[in-house]
Amino acid sequence: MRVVPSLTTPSKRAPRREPPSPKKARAPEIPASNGQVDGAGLSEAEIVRAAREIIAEVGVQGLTMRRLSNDLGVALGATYHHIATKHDLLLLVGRNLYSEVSVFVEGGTWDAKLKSLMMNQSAIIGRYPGMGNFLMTHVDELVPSDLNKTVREILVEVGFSEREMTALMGALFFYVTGMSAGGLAAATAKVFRGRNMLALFEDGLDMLITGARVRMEVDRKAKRRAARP
Amino acid sequence: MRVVPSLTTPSKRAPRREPPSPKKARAPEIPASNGQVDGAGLSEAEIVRAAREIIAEVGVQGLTMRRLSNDLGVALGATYHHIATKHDLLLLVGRNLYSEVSVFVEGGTWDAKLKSLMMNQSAIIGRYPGMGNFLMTHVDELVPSDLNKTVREILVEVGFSEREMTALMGALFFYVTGMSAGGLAAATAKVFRGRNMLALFEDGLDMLITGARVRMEVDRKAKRRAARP
DNA sequence: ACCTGAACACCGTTCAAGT
DNA sequence: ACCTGAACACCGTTCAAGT
Repeated sequence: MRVVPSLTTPSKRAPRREPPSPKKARAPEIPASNGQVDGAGLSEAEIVRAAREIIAEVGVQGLTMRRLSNDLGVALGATYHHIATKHDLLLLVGRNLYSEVSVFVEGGTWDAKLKSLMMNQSAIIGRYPGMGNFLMTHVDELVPSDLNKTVREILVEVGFSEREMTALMGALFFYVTGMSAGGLAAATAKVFRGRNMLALFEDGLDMLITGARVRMEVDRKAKRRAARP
Repeated sequence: MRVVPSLTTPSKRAPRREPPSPKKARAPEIPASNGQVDGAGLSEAEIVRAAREIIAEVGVQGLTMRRLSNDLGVALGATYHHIATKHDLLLLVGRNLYSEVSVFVEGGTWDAKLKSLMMNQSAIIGRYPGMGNFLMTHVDELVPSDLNKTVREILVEVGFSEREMTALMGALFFYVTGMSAGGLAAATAKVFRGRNMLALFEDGLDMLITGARVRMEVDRKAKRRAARP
C-alpha cells in the first residue's frame, strides 16, 4: 500500500499528464453580475474540488502544487494567487470534508446518532489518504466545525456535563480520525490480526460510547443527590 | 507553535551548524575484536540517537538527512550507507521509543497499570513532535512492540476475550497516540476550550477503560451463563 | 486583478570514485 | 566495507513581467 520511494520506483511521476490546456474547455458564458462565472477563472471552490480529486487518487503526499495547477490548466503561480500555502489548501479541504459528514444523522437514541455520525466521518475521511493524518495534527485550526456543533447538540440534550462532553469529543475525534488514517486503511495490518477491521472499529466505538454513558450516568446521579436536601 | 513556511521566516535553516568536523573528536581506541568500537565509525544506534535529538528539537519535519549527517560529522552518503531511507530511520526511532515506555509499570489493578502505561507513552511520544503522527500511519509496520506485549499480558490476565482486547488496544493506541500528536501538544487549542489538557486526556482515558471494563464484564457473565447447565 | 515563466532554496536518494 | 563529492529529480514558494 505504502510507496517507499526507492529503487523499485524508477519514476514517481505518472506516465505524463495531458499538456496544460489553455483553460478548461467550457462554453464561454455571459459574465455574471458578480463577475464570477462558474468555471471562468480560478475559484477557491474549484481548487478545493481539484485538490480533493488528487488526494483521493494519490493521497496528500501525492498532491503537489504543480500537479494541482496542471490539472486546473493554469501555471503554478496562478494557484498561489488564490491559495497562500499548501497548508492552507489542506485546511480548506478538511473543512470541506467535515461539512459533508453531518448532513444526515441517522438513528433515534443519542448513542445511535453519535455512532452513525462517527462511522460516516471515518468513511469519508478514509477515502482521502493522508487527510486524517493532517486533520489530527491541526485540530486546533479546524474547529469549530459543523460536525463539532452537531455532536455537541446531541450530547448536551441528553445531559452531558461540559467536562464529560469535552472528554468524549476529544476521545471520539482521535479514535475515529486515527483509525481512518492508520488502521482502517491498512486492511492487512497485523496489529489487529484476526479479522474484519470495520467490525473492530465498531467494537472500539461501542466501547468508548459505553464508557461515556456510564460516566455520564454516574455524574447525573451525583448531581441529583446533591440537589436533594 | 506551528511554523508556516511563509514570509515570516526568511530562512528556515538555523544560523549555521558547525562545519562538518573530520569526525567526532574521541580518543582513538584499540579496535575491538568485533570490529565495532563504541563511537568509532557510524552505527545504527548512534544514528538513531542523533535523530532523536534532532526530532526533539525541531520535529520530524525538521529532521533532514543532511542535518543528521552534519550532526554526525559525516557526509550525506555515509548515513545512507547505514540506513536505506528516512522512512526506515523513523521506524527505528519509533521502535526505540516504544521500548522505553513499558520499562516500568506502576499501579496494582489492571486498569491502574494500563493507565500508567498509556500516560507514560503519551509523555514520551509527546516529546518528539511529529512522531505520533508518523506512528499513527505506520502502526502495521511497528508491531509487535514490547509495549504491545505488555498490554496484552495485562488484559489476558483479567479475562479479556481476544475480541474485546483487540478493540481496546486499537482504541487506546489511536486515542493516546493521536492525543500526543495533535491535542496534547497544542495546549492552547480551542477545541477543548476550557482547561487543563492533561486532565482532559485522563478523563478520556478513564472513559475508554470504563467502557472496556463494562463490556468485559458483560462478556464474562454471558460465558458463565452459557457454561452453567 | 489575474496569470505566466522562471527562478530560489531547499528536499530525499543515488552513485562513481576514493581509502 | 565505509565514506566523499557531486549530481538527479523533485518539492514549496516567490516574483518580475505581461494582459
